[in-house]
Amino acid sequence: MDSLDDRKAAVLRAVVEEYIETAQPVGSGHVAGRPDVGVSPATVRNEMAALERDGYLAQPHTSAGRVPTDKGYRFFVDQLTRLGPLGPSERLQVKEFFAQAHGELEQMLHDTSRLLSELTSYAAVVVGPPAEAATIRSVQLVGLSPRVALAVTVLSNGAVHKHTFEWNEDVGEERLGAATARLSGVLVGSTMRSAQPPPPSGDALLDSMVDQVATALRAAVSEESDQVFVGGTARMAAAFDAVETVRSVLDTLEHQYVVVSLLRDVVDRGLSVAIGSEHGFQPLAECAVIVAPYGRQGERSGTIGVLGPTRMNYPQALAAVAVVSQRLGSRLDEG
Amino acid sequence: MDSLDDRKAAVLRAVVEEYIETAQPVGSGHVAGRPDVGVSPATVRNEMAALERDGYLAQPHTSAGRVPTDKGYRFFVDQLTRLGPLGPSERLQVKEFFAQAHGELEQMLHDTSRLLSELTSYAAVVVGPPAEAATIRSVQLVGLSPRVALAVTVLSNGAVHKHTFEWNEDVGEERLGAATARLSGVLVGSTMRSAQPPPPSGDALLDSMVDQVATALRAAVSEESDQVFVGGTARMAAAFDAVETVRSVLDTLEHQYVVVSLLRDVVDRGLSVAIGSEHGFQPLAECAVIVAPYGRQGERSGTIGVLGPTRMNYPQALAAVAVVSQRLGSRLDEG
DNA sequence: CTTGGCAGTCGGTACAATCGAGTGCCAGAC
DNA sequence: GTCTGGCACTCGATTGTACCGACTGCCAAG
Repeated sequence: MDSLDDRKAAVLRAVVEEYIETAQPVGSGHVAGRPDVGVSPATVRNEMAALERDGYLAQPHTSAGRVPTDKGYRFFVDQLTRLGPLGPSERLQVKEFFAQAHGELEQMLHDTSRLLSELTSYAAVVVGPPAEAATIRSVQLVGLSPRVALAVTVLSNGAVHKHTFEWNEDVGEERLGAATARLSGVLVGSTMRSAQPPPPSGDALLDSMVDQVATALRAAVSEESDQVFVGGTARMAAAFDAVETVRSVLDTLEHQYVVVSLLRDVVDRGLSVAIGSEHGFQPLAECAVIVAPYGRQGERSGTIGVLGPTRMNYPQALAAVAVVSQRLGSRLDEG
Repeated sequence: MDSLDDRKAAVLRAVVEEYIETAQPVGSGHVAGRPDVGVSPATVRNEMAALERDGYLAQPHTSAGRVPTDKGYRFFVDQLTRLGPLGPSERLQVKEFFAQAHGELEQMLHDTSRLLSELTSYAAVVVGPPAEAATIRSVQLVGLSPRVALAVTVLSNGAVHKHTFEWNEDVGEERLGAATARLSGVLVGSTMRSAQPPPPSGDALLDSMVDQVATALRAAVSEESDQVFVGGTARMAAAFDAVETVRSVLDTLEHQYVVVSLLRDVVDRGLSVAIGSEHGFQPLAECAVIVAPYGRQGERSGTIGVLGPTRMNYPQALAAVAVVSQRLGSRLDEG
């Protein structure tokens, strides 16, 4: 099933590589012309017919060349692609990027998405670390108006969460201070998920405030979707020729929640590449995604990915994703 | 110069409206067929020839109909467009949106950009309120590791700023607390711009910490660009037929800084519409932007805008922008 | 000043012929 | 048996031609 004799594999590789480069159906003549396939066009034709029977290739119409199917791409990335190194200029670009990367996590992740899209010429997605894992470093209630306050939570990974609260009566500065103290006592050091309100104090309003905030924090973890940074969407305009495809892909990229769950789904299935129908998401049927987790100290913190047409340059994109995820991880370890 | 006799105006209006609807060059026959132009095609031809001489219309090629120029659109929006009311369904959509809008400012602005893009079928931009105007409500230094701390600043408008700082020696919790106290004393109540460090304390490290943070906050106002939310980029794919145009527009929209300065520039010139070459930004030469400031208590806090092809539906888009900016402003006043 | 008429322009479409890239199959060579 | 050259065939793309139709500009008559 997933094994092909050497010559079939060589033909398939040739078709995929040629098609990735030219975006044109490739015929037996072109394949036979390649140095690594030392046979005549006629023989290639026979092999191609067999590959088509087995579902690796397809023909747009009679008298046209062959085009790889999703299955064909799958075999290509699984069996025919060694994770090549990046080109020298790309390598330099990555190096310089991480050498001068600094500042806030968000800013860096945002810039990373741009880097990745420049390296691959496709759209890139960077998903930030989830909040659940981090512990709370600080909780503070800041009054904005007599009845409105902002709860600012600082997590150990440097992320800051904020939530506004409104009450029906004026709460006063001293109550805010007391609530801050009580919340700090209980929450600092624990994770958002395990946030539990402290025991009652006797002051009903104060207790209700503390309870609201603690509850909201717990809810925030499940509700609040992870931060997502998408870069290089403009490149999708050139990647497909059908306007409708472009529109639907861009539309999908705007719905960050969808993108995140797609990536998560692929990662959970242990894949690093999902091609066309494999991810089962109709609007992106003509797309392939390459994902990789990144993390500090060996554990996963987030995911990066690139999204391109199924005929994307897999070797290059795989290399770029691998390098960036690895460098990003070690960059996070540092500071 | 900017005045046209009634019949020329009617012809121009007809051409613009027809072209907006059909995207096809419009000929004398179509114009003459409209009820508000009671003359024969021949007369219309004469008028159109005059309008072309004066630069309001252009001909893609001989034997084709006429197309409005930027100047033609300009006259149309200035003289021929009354700010009509929104359609009932749009009106309802806006009403429902603001009725259920809640939560964080960022979230609301983000959703507003989506609303505006749905109302107009073009891309929408929402620029958040600038930080300079707001006063500081709270400053807090939170230690993340022995040498790294996060300065969290809460502004009176509910915005939260964060900046990481790293020192060469361990600072310790008590110094962070002292620094927080000193900073709070000086900064709370003032604006970011006027942030000034307090007098020296005698502790060199502490003073340097305080100084760094105060300086950084002052710098943040000028450096940190305003928050921008862009929605409906996918709609640009359908708005232009040239792929290259789509790519360049999307590319521009990804560079938020460029978008913000474009909007700001238009607003500063007192315009509400900039058509094609008027904004002088080459990559968007085929685009028109409609902008409107929104604000609480009468003063400006931010800007909203829509970006579409020069042949956009101006009456509808103008109405949508006007309504949304007004509703958004009053929504901010409430909470 | 308006209008109907008319000659002229020119892009878009429809159609046929042709071209060429590619295929499948088969018979012969190695 | 496997490979290969040859051949007939298919079918999309290109080219050329003719034509149609939607325009315009101009002019002379109302």
